[in-house]
Amino acid sequence: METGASSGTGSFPAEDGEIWVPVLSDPLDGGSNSPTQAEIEVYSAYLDYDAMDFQAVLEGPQDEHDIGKLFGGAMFTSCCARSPTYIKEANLTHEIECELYSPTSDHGMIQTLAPASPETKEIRGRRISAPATALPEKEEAPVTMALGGGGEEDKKRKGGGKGHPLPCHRRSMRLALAATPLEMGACATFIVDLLDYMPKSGWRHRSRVRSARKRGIWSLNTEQTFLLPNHLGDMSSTCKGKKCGHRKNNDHWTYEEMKKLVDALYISGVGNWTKLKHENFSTSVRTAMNLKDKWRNLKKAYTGNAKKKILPTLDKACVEKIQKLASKMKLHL
DNA sequence: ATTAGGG
DNA sequence: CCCTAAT
Repeated sequence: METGASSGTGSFPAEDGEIWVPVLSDPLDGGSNSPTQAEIEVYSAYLDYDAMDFQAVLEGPQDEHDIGKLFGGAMFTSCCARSPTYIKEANLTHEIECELYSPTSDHGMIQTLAPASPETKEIRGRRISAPATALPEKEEAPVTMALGGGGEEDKKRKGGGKGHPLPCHRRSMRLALAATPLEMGACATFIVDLLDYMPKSGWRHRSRVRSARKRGIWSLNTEQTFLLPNHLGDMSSTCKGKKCGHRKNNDHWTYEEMKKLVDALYISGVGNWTKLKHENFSTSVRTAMNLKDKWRNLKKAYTGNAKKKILPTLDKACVEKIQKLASKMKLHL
């Protein structure tokens, strides 16, 4: 399972503001079926997950031919999220804009825009064939790549690259999935989904993962960061319905949803979650219990000696409603 | 079947 | 978000 440098030695320390997300095992690297054991740990408090604009950065093979595969699924390597600030300061030059779509589920895991080339490619000395699944022809997914200069930045970060062997995903091409604000959620969900698709047993420190995720600042210490969509599919079907790790729904609450919930509660009062669900969230993925839980969290977040407000800033009016509702409930106790 | 609370 | 005791 564990291979070489991945034994918790922090092979690839992330930079401040960097989030490395491990995917599944590298099917080309021995343990084809066993998920890679990866650790995610909080690396820095540089970023605020909830507030940051997600930028998914992929690093992979050198030539643009591989881009298709990278996205198309043949050899998705790793995904890294950074703050826009970081992106800017680091002066990343290899960028590719694309939108996310999911080949395996309707609200997606892997996205791409560049058509996956069905050819076979030599990767890390091994031969693999790209999946036949070509990407849907999304014309609007402009593949904008700026070349030149990126290598430098890489070296800088690697500090010369001595010590650990250069992992595949460090191989330099750096692609940035520029997520627009609207797609930000998709990116975030994408990343989180990947984590959830990791079977529990595949993680050595699930609790740490969850904890880190909660705080939203992750870094990955692992060498195995390959992902093949088909494997992902297998994994998901294997686990589905078997309490095998991932959660049913990872849609992060949007501002709109929160506002809607608060407004509804403000009118109908707190409680009667089932009724609330049917009357206000009948088409939503949120269950009555979800609504209940969300309210509890909102209340906790915006009430009294609450700790730092992690939530995205809700507008004043909304916050006031939350606080009023919260205090109103106190009186009833 | 729902809800309240803890995890 | 999940789990479960209590309703």
